[in-house]
Amino acid sequence: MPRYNIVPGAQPRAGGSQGSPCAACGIREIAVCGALQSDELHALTKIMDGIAVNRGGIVFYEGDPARHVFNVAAGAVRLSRLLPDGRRQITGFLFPGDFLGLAYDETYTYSAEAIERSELCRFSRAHFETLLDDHPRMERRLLGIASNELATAQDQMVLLGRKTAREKLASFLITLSRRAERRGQESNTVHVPVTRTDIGDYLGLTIETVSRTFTALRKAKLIELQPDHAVRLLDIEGLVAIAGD
Amino acid sequence: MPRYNIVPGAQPRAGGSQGSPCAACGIREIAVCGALQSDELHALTKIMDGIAVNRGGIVFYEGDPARHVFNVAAGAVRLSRLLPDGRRQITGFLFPGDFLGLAYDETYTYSAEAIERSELCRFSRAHFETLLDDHPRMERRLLGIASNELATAQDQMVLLGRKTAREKLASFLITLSRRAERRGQESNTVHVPVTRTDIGDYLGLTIETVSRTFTALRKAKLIELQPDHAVRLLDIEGLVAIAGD
DNA sequence: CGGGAAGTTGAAGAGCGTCAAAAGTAGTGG
DNA sequence: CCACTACTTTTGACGCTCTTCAACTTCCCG
Repeated sequence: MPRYNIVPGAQPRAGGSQGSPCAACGIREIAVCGALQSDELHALTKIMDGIAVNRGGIVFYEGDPARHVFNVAAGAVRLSRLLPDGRRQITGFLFPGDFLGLAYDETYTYSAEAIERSELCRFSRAHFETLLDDHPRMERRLLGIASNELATAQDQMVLLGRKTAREKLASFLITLSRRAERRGQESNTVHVPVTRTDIGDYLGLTIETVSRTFTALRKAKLIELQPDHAVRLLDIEGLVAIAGD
Repeated sequence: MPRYNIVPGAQPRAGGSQGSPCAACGIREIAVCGALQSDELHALTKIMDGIAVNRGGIVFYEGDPARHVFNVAAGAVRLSRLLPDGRRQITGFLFPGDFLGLAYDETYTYSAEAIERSELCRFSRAHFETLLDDHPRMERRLLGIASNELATAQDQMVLLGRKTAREKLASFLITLSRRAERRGQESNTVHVPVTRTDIGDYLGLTIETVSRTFTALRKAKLIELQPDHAVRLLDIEGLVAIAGD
């Protein structure tokens, strides 16, 4: 399978010209890499290479041999699975610091695509596993990340199985706001780098319902739609109340 | 918070009177414990105790401090989360060999209840983490289990977000059949130790819709409803085709 | 500035939920 | 052993939310 728009060899977030690029990485602390001390970073750098993926580009497809794991350094990535007839479920959106590619099987069970120009740190799985052997703290951290993702996945199951369209959209906006906050960004205005189609496929709705629900929230003065996919949260408490947890 | 129906000190699946009970455990191979060699089992046994939970009994509640991890030895356990107004989403059913209690937070983010009399191996989290420190193979195995659960969670998101009632129920039956097979049981007749309410809360449906859909599958000669919550799968291929993946 | 993609809005319909009642099943005690 | 009770399941009628289909508008990007 061809991979478009991948630019290998790029050094994501390359810092100064000397030393490990990881040393200057602004999101290291919140990523797996934060488990390593500064003087251990060379081990990480040695097995890493940076790739850049343009908007719409594929990182990997569902079914591809799972040869790499990744860390998002910049941009945004969506994970999705397809049903045979083309129905799609987006299982997550990844932002800088997020880890990508945990797979038990020999192949990926989902696809990963860049929804805006993104940079990723790439590690071969084999090398990465060796790294884990030598750095138990890193492995423990990864287990924590996986546990965290499991909790997030359960949140999403509650949302998909038991929430109304209105509740789904409110939850989505609140979650984006909290994640932006955690990355140190402003949380009153969320930047949603995502089309209505993607939101629908993430929340288990059609684009029309997403659009109508946005309108409803706007008319209820809970949000304000701004240019360039930005949404201003006018009444966070109200949204939280609707979201339901 | 009181815990009802827990019988501590019971030795689950106790084998012979000599040596570690784990040595005789029939499901060790498919559980985390399979990562240990026979001569390492004493380390496991030392920090373990067995508990029995009656039908309907609570293993832990959402929000409880996450002090233990568990392994299901016998019976069946359901994991669930509640919305403030009482709507419930079941996030999984666990059977013998399944691991339980991975938590990134200090508290559990979901509840675990026995849906039939069950026996569990219980480990304090602190001791278990020490065990992981000393047995990297075990930690690797746990990472594999977590990855696996993540993939299962994604399956469930596809189901909840994008499948019809008919597809959901067919998927559910097929999954139960495959899991029974993996545990070495017969797979043509699945034993569903679960009420319609639980099935509904797992598939994101009401009990009425579950019931109607069972009837529809029965009339289509795909299944046969038998006494004692058993379901005979008359046409597995047909069910797989409906399930959609 | 033009063309195509993305988003909005409307009308109609389907699938599933809700409410209600009946039928089946299991557990309990005389 | 059977009657009694409580729970689970089934089935029916109706309604609502979300989807579908369609037309129109707005937003981008070259």
